[in-house]
Amino acid sequence: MNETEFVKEIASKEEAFSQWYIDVVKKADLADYTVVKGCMVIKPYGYALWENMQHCLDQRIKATGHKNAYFPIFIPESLLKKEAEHVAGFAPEVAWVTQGGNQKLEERLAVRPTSEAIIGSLYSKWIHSWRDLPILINQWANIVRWEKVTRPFLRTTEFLWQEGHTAHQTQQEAEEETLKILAIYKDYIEKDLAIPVIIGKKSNTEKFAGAMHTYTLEALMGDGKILQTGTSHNLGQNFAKAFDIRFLDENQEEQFAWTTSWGTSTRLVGGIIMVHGDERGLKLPPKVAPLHIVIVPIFFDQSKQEVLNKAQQYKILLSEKFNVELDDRDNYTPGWKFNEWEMKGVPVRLEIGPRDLAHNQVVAVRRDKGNKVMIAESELLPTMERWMTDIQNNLYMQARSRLEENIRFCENYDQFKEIMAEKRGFIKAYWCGNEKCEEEIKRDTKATIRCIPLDENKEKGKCIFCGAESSSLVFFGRAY
RNA sequence: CGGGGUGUAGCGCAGUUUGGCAAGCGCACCUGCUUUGGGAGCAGGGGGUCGGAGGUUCAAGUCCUCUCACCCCGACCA
Repeated sequence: MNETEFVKEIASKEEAFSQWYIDVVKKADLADYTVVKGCMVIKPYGYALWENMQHCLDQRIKATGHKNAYFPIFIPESLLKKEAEHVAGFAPEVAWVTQGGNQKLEERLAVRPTSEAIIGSLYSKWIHSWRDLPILINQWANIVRWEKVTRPFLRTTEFLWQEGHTAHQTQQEAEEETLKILAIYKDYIEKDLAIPVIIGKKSNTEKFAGAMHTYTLEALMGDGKILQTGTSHNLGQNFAKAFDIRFLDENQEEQFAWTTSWGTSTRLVGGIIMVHGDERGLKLPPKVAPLHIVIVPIFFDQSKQEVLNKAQQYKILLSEKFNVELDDRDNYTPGWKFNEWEMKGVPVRLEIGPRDLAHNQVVAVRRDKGNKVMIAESELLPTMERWMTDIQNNLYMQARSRLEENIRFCENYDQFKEIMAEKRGFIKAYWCGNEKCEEEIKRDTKATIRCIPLDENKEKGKCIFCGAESSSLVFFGRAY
């Protein structure tokens, strides 16, 4: 059978990537548009995926001593304004509440675009002594940013995320926290979402508004563009000074606290789609897939009940370890179901019909491979356990080879432009550190500095734009 | 926010150029029978007032004005 004939409802990934993306979101039943501009509804299947993602990350956050809390969605304008660089950065995309009921508000309230301000104001109340530190809080919340161009999951007016906010006694502790979170994010995104990332530091122009510096995780998408999958900010004492977060240290001296903040969002769902998806639709890593196994019974008149009974037995057996669905709908043919579950990215499909019954076996198909394999009934559970691990690894390895193939070292600006125009991906090139060069490159190629690697580069080279000598070898790419 | 495009049944579209008397097609949906190992077949059936508002006209899906939404390409951002 012709590969492209499997699913006709999804645009070609090769030819129309953004349409393909939208189609997958809708056909896999992850989300839908609503009457509110830029606001999507996350449908049960998509939300189950998000819940699994939340769970994976939440465990890691808690295991490192952080606690969850919830802060208000409304932030008085006066608070938001306290950190100048911060408010300047967010002002263009803040939604304001100016009226409550029939009454105009004395002071307008921002619908949180991020919570540094409100949390900072409370930390100021809560922190008095070095004994109060560190304070390690995370919140799962919705965020509103008035975006001009929106796309499901990747950029929506309202989105869901987690944001961690911590305060520490020393600069070093805050820096350790920032890096610890970066490592947690990397572990989570690579191990659970099977998305390989490049980590590093943001350039000054790309860092978080108000931060001292920002660490980031950057991932390659199926169209060669780069998605920022998470950030971890060392806020220095900027916010502590703006929000008056002070404490008395062991020497009875008054100090400003050192704070951090860090976040990942529902945007990662978009990342999963764009990294793992193929012409047939979604492909979900088992660790976060809402459904691990779907069983499709093959009905014929005489054997129908027998097949169904067996399928139910398998479901019970496999449910010990996995989320399993038995698709016993009568009004769809097996072929139709195969396509639907493939679109939805379920890692493994089992087919069971009269022939299998006779041989005590099932037909099994991995979403990442596609070929049919016979498995003896007695081997089913252990095989599935092995497969899930394999699929998880395979998705990661495939994504990693694509990433590696798409990191190109470049020393010649014309070649740089050519690569960005044709292949995209990451370009590793020397940069002198001058914002002018960064800006010019962006204007010419739409590529920005995605990150500056953390490991010290000893070799010197020439800035890709101006030719000045530099030891800073950075990653460029076109970002989402 | 600039340039382009699209809004007609749940989805995908035709019809709009040249206004005209019954608003159509495919898929989906409902009923029945036959089917079911890669999106089943036949027969019958239900559903839209043409994105919204205003206007022109004997008559508007079709012409005019305004407006909204979505998509694509840019500028701005997680």
